[in-house]
Amino acid sequence: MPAEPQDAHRPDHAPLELERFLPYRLSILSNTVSQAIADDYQARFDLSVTEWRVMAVLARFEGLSAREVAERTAMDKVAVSRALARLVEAGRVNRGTHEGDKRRSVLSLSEAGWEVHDVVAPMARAREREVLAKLDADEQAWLSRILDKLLGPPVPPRSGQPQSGAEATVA
Amino acid sequence: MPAEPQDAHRPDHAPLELERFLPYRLSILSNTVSQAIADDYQARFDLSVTEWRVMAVLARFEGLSAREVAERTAMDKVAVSRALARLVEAGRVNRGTHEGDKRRSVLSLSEAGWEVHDVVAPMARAREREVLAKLDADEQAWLSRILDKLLGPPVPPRSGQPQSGAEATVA
DNA sequence: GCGTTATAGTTACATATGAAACCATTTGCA
DNA sequence: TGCAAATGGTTTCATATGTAACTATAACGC
Repeated sequence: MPAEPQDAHRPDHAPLELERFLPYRLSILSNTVSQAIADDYQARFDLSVTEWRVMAVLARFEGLSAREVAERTAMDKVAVSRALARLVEAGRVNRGTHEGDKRRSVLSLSEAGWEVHDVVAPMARAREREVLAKLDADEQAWLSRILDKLLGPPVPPRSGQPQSGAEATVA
Repeated sequence: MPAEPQDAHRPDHAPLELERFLPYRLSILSNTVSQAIADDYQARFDLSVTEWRVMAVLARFEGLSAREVAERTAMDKVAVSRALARLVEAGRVNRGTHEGDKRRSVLSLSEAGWEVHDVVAPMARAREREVLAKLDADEQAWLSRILDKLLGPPVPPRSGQPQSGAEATVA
């Protein structure tokens, strides 16, 4: 028999109820969902989540630089650099050099990359549908709206200055 | 000027729109929120997220075993073991041995542990409030309801058998 | 009782991740 | 021009995390 809550016992300590705590619940949900999808392709294509995200972005926007990929995936540039190294190595991404700025790379999916993409993207979408199927139409609409709000402007700073640094995580 | 979407270009490939993709959005949101909270205590108390979660559970349920902590935090037992090693080392958690079952440990917060808890818990709650403040009352209610549904039964299997293995991630 | 199997917890190894240092190139501007 | 500062990208190092193997104890079947 599991121990019982001590709330009453130590009213002065006001412990968190983890299972009702928003950040905790989000974390569990996010991990569960992402893991379910990753399980579909990870072993099959030897593809990590970060690599897949890079591919997904390059599928929509050809010719991006690594930095632009980082912005659009909300990953930091080190993670992107590593993912790209593996993807290029595996022949899934073509990497050229920007004319006029030799620092920048110019990235796109290769044929092999597209083949992987065209298998993984539908699987990912199917998983998303599975998750959403647990909700009715109303709930789906609210969820979308809520996420828009929560993900929107990082946090309205007291006054007007555009705050710096905060976008590093979300970008 | 950033490249433009290739959707029209390659209608056959149907790329994912990452920024509308539920798993992706959840991941960003979860990371952003958790990170904001962690920033509050990580450096200040040299406390990791997993350690904090263990502490939060022990604050509510005294005398749990490591396995029970793992269940309640949805972390795996290795992570819990490591977190506990550090917490005990730091004098924040007391670890005894269960009478009648010498395999089990009996865990509780020490005085020092409670002191940390009593600073961190209110900070965590305050951050949660900040996030929720972006939503109006309706939206907050829907969010709670939606999370309940999404986090509920892992996934209704076609028929009735209780499926095994799925709880490993959520527990 | 006694061997087999299950359970609590830790350790070892391999991989992933983040921060900071590091090149190379480009930009800003005196 | 020419040099300091900024930018794109990679590498290094330290830390985190997951899987599997391992130890110790307990439970089960006979």
